[in-house]
Amino acid sequence: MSEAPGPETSPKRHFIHQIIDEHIAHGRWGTPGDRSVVRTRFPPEPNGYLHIGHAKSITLNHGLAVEYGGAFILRFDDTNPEKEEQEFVDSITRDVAWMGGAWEGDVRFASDYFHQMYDWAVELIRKGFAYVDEQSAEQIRAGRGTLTEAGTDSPFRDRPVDDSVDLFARMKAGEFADGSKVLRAKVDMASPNLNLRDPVMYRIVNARHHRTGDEWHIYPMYDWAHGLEDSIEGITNSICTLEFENHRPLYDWFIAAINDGRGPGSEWGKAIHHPQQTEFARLNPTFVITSKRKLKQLVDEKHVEGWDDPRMPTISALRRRGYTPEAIRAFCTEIGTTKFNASHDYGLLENAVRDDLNKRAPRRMCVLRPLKVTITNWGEHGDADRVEWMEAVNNPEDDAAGTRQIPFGGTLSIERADFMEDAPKKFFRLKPGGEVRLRYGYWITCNEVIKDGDEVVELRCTYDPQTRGGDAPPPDAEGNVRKVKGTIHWVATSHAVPIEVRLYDRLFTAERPGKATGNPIDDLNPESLEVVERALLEPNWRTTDAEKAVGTGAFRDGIERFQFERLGYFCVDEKLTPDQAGDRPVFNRAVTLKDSWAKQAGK
RNA sequence: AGGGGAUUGGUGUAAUCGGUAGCACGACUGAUUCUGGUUCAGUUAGUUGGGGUUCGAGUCCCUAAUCCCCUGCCA
Repeated sequence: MSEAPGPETSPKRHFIHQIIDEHIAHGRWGTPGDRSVVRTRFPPEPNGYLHIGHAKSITLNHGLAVEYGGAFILRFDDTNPEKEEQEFVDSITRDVAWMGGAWEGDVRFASDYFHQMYDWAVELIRKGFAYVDEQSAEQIRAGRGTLTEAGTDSPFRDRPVDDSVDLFARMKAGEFADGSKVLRAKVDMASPNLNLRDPVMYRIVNARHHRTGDEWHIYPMYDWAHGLEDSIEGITNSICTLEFENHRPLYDWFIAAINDGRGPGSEWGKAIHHPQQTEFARLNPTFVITSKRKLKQLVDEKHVEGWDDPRMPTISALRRRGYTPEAIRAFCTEIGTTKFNASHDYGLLENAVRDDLNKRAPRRMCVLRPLKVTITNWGEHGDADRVEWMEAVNNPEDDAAGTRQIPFGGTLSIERADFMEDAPKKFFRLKPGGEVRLRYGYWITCNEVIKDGDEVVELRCTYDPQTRGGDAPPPDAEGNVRKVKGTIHWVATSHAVPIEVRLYDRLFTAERPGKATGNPIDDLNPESLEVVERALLEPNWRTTDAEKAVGTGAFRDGIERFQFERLGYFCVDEKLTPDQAGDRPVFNRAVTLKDSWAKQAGK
């Protein structure tokens, strides 16, 4: 279980708020004005991994419950034994908790309600609202008609009630083969809404269920089961995606059918709770696919390393990637809740991640592609082998995060990309004859470029002892202050820790993967992963107690995340980082920093 | 003989009873900066089309267009 969400999910009023506000004002669920009656749920089917689209649903449903002071429930809609597995129950439970979707009480399962659903189904048969149909699946399909033509009644539609009750009981007892009979609701075969043309309520499936085992031989269909699950749990607002809009009349019909004839003194008992179904548009990010089938193809064909490969849009992948649940929720809130089939700029998610991590991630210095820098005058101002410890700010956004010590010596490593032999005018970093600040270190001037063929292999530089800590030197006799335009990151080679860094980029190069050819594989980004096997990280990189104490670096999921200065946000990969000392930890790049130089250089 | 839903700058999203079309992201300027980050200031750009009602329409009426969903014993 996790804590309540932070202010990032603070309400942004949308149409569902308005619906709920009205219900509360009119007292639809109880005393007018009582906001705490609001109950929502997240009802995943345990047949796969959760993805970013589900995050929107979790954020919405959980957020509403929190905002109104009501309750949020996690319920598995496990009505199909052939597709569902315990493994998915476990991963989904973990993901919802990680997302901050704290639920009330125990996790619920639709399968726990099977007996109650069965009793209600018998009640519907007795009331003349349902019948056992012995037609084949093909016959039922043919009898349903088409979009423009009415369907035809099943020959079993008007069979005696007792026949249906008896057959239904025997279906339940396991007397019949899969597919040989179904229980159908008697609604309207001529309805323009196909969902109302005598929908199937139960089918025979002689399969082992991951929770109920061999107890059942019949399983309820979504339309029959879902509203009942909501009703049993006292859900007030059953929120789902747009494609279920056409199902709402059926959702309401089933509950109305159960309530038909119920009331004070009725043989059937009291009326049952009738939730309000409301539909919203699903999340639709650019550069992402969420189709379960296509994601599976990526895994099966080894285009990615698994369901939690940090390039995948699954929650478990985003977690490994270093995204925070707070950022994901902020994104889901930011894009709003409407009925419009929108397209959501993936950059907005990346931005939410930057936004969150800029405030919270401790800073460290890491050199991805080292270039050797020798300080030629290091021995002129003290012992040539000495190491000076410099003070570096842990998080400029949060002074309370404190500082740390980083070593500086005569041999350093800087980023290859921070040096250019033939630099354009606006290149502010190191170039022959140029001066640059080593952040929290000294100012250095490049005097000599050592090359092996075309490759630059070493820079020989002098440092200015008056710039210790990176500060500007004192003004000269005329009062002029020397300035330097660029500041770059670095590590002392002797003390640096070698690490493996995985630079992830978007999995697809097309905004709508597969749009051009029909196959998303064609739009795969060949550069979505670059493994840097030996990057160099400053030695005292572990999150400090001071950082944890003030919130910076204290991520409640326990994942260590950092900003590697000037590079981006990274996290320790829990899965690939070995426990044994001596092996290189693996860091994943969540997202780069914004880079206005790259933008300008690309022009 | 179909039914249901939707349409506001490049993107997303607001606008109480019909009364100044606002916010965020992006893009572009500039300032600040020991991260080409952050922050700050500014610029850019919109009511799907056509009619109508009205002093006044994103909002009401008529009409057209476009997009999404629906013919599983999946959810």
